Amino acid sequence: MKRKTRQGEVILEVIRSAGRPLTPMEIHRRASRRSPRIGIATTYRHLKDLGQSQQVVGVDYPGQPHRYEWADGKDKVHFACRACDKLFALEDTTENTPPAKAPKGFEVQGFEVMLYGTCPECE
Amino acid sequence: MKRKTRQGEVILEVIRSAGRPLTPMEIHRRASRRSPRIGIATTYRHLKDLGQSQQVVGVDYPGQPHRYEWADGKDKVHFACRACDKLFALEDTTENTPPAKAPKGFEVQGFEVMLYGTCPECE
DNA sequence: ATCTCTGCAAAGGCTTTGCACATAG
DNA sequence: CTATGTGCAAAGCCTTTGCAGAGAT
Repeated sequence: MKRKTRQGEVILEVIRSAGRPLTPMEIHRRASRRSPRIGIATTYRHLKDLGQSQQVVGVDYPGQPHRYEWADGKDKVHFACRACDKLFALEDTTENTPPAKAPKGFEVQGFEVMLYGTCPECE
Repeated sequence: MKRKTRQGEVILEVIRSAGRPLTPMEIHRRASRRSPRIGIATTYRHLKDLGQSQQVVGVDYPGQPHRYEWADGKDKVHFACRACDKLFALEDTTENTPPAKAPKGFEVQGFEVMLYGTCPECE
């Protein structure tokens, strides 16, 4: 994506302002409000592109659809609610210290933490 | 799955002895050696069932296919190699202490850690 | 004017489901 | 014998791709 287009701007803005990881459908739905005839394929194309340029990262939790969020380098910790299946981005209190050691020979470049349980709304 | 069948036994044994998370295809391929005419649908049916009975857990890493592993309650830490896309189960050195805090109102029931980087073979 | 991006629809890959037969209990 | 489990193929998602036209530079 070398050119600046309305669709690209809208998709980026949707992800950037979401505050939590969104599914492609959620992104597409939100983007549609600001750019009505946008296609789902365009959404996927931008997601792929934004992923490759490190602006967006994927967040997966088993049994749930893929999600994507803005990559500001801070969202390494997430919370998955097992009741409502929502995903939340939590403040990172790990101070960039990998919470586990890898055996010799493994070069650790980064890490992610997923907490799971019940969110305030489902409490 | 209330009945004991050859296929069920084989699938369970494949997962239990794998030592690392496997994709449905890998599981099916390995199971086929011991039970040649086993269908992929049977593999999926057992995976679903074993997941619901907590004997098997899913492990996801963005951009890679879903994987499943034996749930012995110890494999909370994994390593994803970005070069060869393999997933490894690491020894858990977290001592069951969640590596991050959740805000008030979130009830943490468990957690998982994913380290990523380069594995010994791809070093 | 040129080359990229978009929308649409078709194609692909992975997972689930329907159904008749096999098989455990 | 009866109900569950299996294999096969079809159906269902979600995601990617091909193509002609729209749009950015």
